[in-house]
Amino acid sequence: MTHAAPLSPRKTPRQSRSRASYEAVLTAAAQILERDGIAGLNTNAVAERAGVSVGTLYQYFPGKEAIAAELVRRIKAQLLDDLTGALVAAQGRSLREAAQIVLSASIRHHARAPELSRELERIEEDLPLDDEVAAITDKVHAGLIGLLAEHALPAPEVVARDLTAMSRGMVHAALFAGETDLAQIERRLLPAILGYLGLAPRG
Amino acid sequence: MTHAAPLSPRKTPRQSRSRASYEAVLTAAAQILERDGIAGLNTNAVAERAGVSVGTLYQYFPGKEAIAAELVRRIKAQLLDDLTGALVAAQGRSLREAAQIVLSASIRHHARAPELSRELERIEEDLPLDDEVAAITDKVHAGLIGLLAEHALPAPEVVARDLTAMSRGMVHAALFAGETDLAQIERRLLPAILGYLGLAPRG
DNA sequence: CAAGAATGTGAGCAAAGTCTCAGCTTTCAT
DNA sequence: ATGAAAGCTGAGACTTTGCTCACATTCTTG
Repeated sequence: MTHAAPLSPRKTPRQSRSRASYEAVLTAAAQILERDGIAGLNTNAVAERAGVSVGTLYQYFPGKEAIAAELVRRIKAQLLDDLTGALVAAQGRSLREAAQIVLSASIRHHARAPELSRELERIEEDLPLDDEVAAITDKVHAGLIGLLAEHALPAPEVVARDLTAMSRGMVHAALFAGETDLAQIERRLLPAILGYLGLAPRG
Repeated sequence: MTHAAPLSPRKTPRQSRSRASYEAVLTAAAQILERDGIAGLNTNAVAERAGVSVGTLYQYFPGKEAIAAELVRRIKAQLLDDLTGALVAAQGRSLREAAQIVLSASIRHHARAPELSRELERIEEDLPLDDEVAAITDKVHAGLIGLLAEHALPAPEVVARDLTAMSRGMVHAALFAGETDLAQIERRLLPAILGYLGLAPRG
């Protein structure tokens, strides 16, 4: 475990064969992360599962952190995408409606692959985050803050942080416990968010 | 990394010298966990920091998981203690007051050592939990459920899970962001909890 | 199709970590 | 005081993981 390995890929694959190897590595890593968590992630295991030699893996990634970082990058990008749609849809609506729309999108995002997204969030906290990832995270945050500011809420940064943390916690716990009815999770969480925002539950 | 190592200590220290070694190991492990997380926890580092040889460490713990397990056991026991006091104080009060009391105790608990408690919670999720720890966790949970049931809430298990997950998430995020004013965190979180419970924010 | 560029392979060395054991020191009990 | 029990030590055997490199294969291009 030599220290200070870079997080960005070494070389970009040019031919289709190598692009396939690259993707196979990422897919394998995602599966291992989902099954065994970060503890089970090592380059030998990833290469084997990807059906590729370690040498090939190292041609594109300087270490396992770089693989994880790329996965984080991708899921974050997807989150941004999901949320941007919701934020647009929330434009001009009441705060109550807007909250519901954004919450709904957020829950769907996490529900796509609960274990993996949870693990990637943990990794994101530990890993010294990549500039590119930080940029995406900032965009997501900025979108939320913009929505909140639009409704004249004080300290929108704190509110955004509180609400995302609360929601994440509860959604992950519910999914981990085996719940599959997303609408029901939303129905329980929304009143908490409205309560936080100082809005009465109905009307 | 041989598989399936037991989680309970090997031998109980009898003399005061060995009790000191035992505690030194746990203290060192806690410090390392707090600083570097589970990834930085290894038997060599723990022994060195504890000022003890690896041989001694292995006399009392079959592996690093066992050390972590003992730390989890202790913090859980402390949580039970903290919460039991709050639950007693909440007896007979209104649901609103009761929620405030329990929340306050919970926040204080986490604030004692945010990084460590966060890390230990993660470990608890990963580690196949010890029977003794499970028993403590059950007691904590049972206490909360009892309180909720007292106020005739439906599905108290789900409510207990939701509220603890929500609270944990927000409290950790706030502490991680550097907040130190616990009262302020409580002031933000309580309305969310009351909202969840279907209670109006004030009166 | 020849040659260079791109890609792939896996044995194997190095570093990090796990864990034991033979022998030494300290404490207890009588 | 002295034997037995408890405790401590750290070298080193062994395992796991990280990573490179010399060489083989496949692709692209003129």
